[in-house]
Amino acid sequence: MSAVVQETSCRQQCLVERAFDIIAEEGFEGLRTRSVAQAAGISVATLHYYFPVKDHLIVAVAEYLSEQFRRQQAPAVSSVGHAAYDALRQMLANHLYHRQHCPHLMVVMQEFLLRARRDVALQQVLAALQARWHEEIKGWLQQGQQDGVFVRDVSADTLAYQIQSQLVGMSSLSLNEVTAKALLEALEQRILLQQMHSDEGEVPDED
Amino acid sequence: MSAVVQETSCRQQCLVERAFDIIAEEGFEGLRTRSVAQAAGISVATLHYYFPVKDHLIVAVAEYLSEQFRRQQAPAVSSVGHAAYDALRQMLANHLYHRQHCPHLMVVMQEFLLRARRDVALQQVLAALQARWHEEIKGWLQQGQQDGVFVRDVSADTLAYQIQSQLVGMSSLSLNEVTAKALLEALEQRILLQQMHSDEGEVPDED
Amino acid sequence: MSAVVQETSCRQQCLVERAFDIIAEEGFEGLRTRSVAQAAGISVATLHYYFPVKDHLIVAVAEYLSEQFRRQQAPAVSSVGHAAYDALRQMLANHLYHRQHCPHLMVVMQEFLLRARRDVALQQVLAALQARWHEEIKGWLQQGQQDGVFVRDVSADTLAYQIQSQLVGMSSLSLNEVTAKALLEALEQRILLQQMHSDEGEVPDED
Amino acid sequence: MSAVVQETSCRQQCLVERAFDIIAEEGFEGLRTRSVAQAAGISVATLHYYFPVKDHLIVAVAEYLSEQFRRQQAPAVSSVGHAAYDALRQMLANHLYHRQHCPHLMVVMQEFLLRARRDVALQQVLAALQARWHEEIKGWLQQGQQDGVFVRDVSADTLAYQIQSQLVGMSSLSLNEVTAKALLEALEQRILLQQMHSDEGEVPDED
DNA sequence: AATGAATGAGAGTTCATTCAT
DNA sequence: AATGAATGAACTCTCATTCAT
Repeated sequence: MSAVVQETSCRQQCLVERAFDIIAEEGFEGLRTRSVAQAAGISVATLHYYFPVKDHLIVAVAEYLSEQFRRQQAPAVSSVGHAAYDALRQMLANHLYHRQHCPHLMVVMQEFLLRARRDVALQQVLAALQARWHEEIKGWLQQGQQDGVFVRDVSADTLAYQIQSQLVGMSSLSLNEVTAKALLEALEQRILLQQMHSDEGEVPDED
Repeated sequence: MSAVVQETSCRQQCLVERAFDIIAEEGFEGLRTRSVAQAAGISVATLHYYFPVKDHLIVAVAEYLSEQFRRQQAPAVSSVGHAAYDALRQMLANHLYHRQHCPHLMVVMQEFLLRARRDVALQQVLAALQARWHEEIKGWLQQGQQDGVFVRDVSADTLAYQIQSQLVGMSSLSLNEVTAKALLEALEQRILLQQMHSDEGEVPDED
Repeated sequence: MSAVVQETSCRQQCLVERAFDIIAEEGFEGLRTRSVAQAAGISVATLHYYFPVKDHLIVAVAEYLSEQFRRQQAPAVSSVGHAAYDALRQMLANHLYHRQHCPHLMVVMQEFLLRARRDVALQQVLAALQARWHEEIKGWLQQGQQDGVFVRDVSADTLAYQIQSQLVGMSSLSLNEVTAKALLEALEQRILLQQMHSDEGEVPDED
Repeated sequence: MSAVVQETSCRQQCLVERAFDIIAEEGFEGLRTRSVAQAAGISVATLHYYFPVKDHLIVAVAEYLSEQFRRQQAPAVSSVGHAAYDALRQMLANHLYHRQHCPHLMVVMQEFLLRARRDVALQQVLAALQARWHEEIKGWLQQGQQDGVFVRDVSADTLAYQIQSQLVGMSSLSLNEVTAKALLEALEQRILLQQMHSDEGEVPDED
């Protein structure tokens, strides 16, 4: 990806982070090279030394975004004895963690998803990110289905997309914390086979 | 909402539609008063005659967007004999219809959802739209649950949010037609009680 | 002057007065045809029906201004038995009266004096006003000098200009009420012969 | 005032001077950032680089104006042996000099005096200038009165204001050169004690 | 007599980008 | 590696004026 510049300089990194922050708070509409430079404590001219055109900076932010999704992890969830299930639960936990500790992550992702429609360079970065994510989830689901842990009424592929769109949609809508948690739980249960959680009560009826 | 102005002039309407188109294609970043005016075949000055400031136009587009979601309907689905279930199926059909016939609708909605974070006027319009939508779905679900047609393992409220976020998320991710259809089917089945569709095959395994 | 339109319509008069008010408060910079029309309760288009171009309105305001200087009179001062002296005292009293009851008058005059530098039509109106004023004062002074009531160390012409520039200057500088009164008194005494007011104390030394 | 920025860049200075010229010729109404920039041989964008908003430029012009009044001096008048009297005569000579060599100075001052009514930043600059001027004149007058050179029938304070308003008024009215000279002479004599110029003729009667 | 609708020309301001240093 | 200075192009918004009705 950013194979050309193998070792991103400290300055570049800082610029990318500042740009990320500004996109998070003001969207692409509010992203000014001047503001980014100023936030990084350098001049605009210097910014353009590192990123000759604004779009390069934006692509760099997209890559930074991809990376953050990998790096920002919730504390490891307790194992339930099944690797794929554990992985899935960790992912949901991560989602909740992001909501609480780095809420910008999903917002910026949304910004990029929209922008990618008109920017081929971004499309590549984001498509790769999404594909990787999809394959990861699908892998877990297939494993779980083989092991008889997950429901088999839907294909792993469809189920993976379902999970993805659910998570992405949850951050578009501005749901409150409680609702979000309930949704994630419901999502988890929807994947598992009934017998695994027969101890569940009937209708929560929390409304 | 804009009920006060009962009869929006033709010019105003046209401007709003052109603005909608431009947002759909180029995002808010690409929304220029000049382009909108030009697309409507009038001068910028005239645009400002109708919408003194750009933001007014944007709010008008938001209202237009709200309205479109109501207006743009897929052909009525065949009834299965239960009003709430029919309503739900119609909604999912509409979603599919939107994907095919007015794909801009969801894109523009996403644009507005992001922008609403920084624009109070938009927040009101969109929050109202979402709340109305939520209540509508929840109503159907409650009815269906009472009638023993829908699953009762999750509250109608949570389930409604699940559906909403699923639909919204589906349009963020650029899923292909086939996948989208599969997701909507899976969504429908997830809501129904098991016995109602015991004739379903096991694992589609379409991957 | 405004000989063409012999009988200024009520509407026209109203527009002129509103324009005057706006110039008084916001200067020529702030004079917008729209604001004038709005203040008069009519549309811009109608304003342009009466005054095809903005400059016509401005000239009309200049004439209104001229007229106001004549109309706005302080209550008659007590006579001291000499017509010219009385007239002069009345003029000074008027100046004070204007300061208190129609402070806009001088401000607008200043606006017009500056604008007249670039507008020939205004030049004519204002030059006529000033000339008339000058002749009036000079007439009184000459009479007074002949009658031995006024000082004769300066020509009536010069003295008249002196009075005029003093009065005009006083309204440019933003003097407070007390200072203004003191200046006007000093001005009066400067014109009279010493013997007429030998009863005056020596040095006021009010500083 | 603008003492903080000790070394105003050449470009800034040039812009201020061009703005001054334009105000002199076309008033504030005619002051366009584009024209100023063009007159200075640079682009509008560059102008805004130095003066982010037009008002900053205007304040800078006000400061330039203040400074010019100090800088532009007539050749030193011949001394009459009394410092305060000499200073006063120098000031009157300066006024005449301004009329002839930089007639814009007073015009621009009038423009600013009017504008200051609506612009607090200008008010400060101009009020400071006027106050300084007033104190200066008053100081001379007090000295002269103490030394028995100047009339004492009016307080130094009032007399100073009288001189100021006279000078300001003279430039509002468009007096010709001869009249102006006569007024200044009359003003000088009005201040001096009678005995000092007993050699004066009676009535010039130049009308 | 009156106006809603429309507009050309132009205003101040912004911004990514360039370049000499 | 870094920047102050400079700019073209474009932005939103304003305003006197016109014209069909």
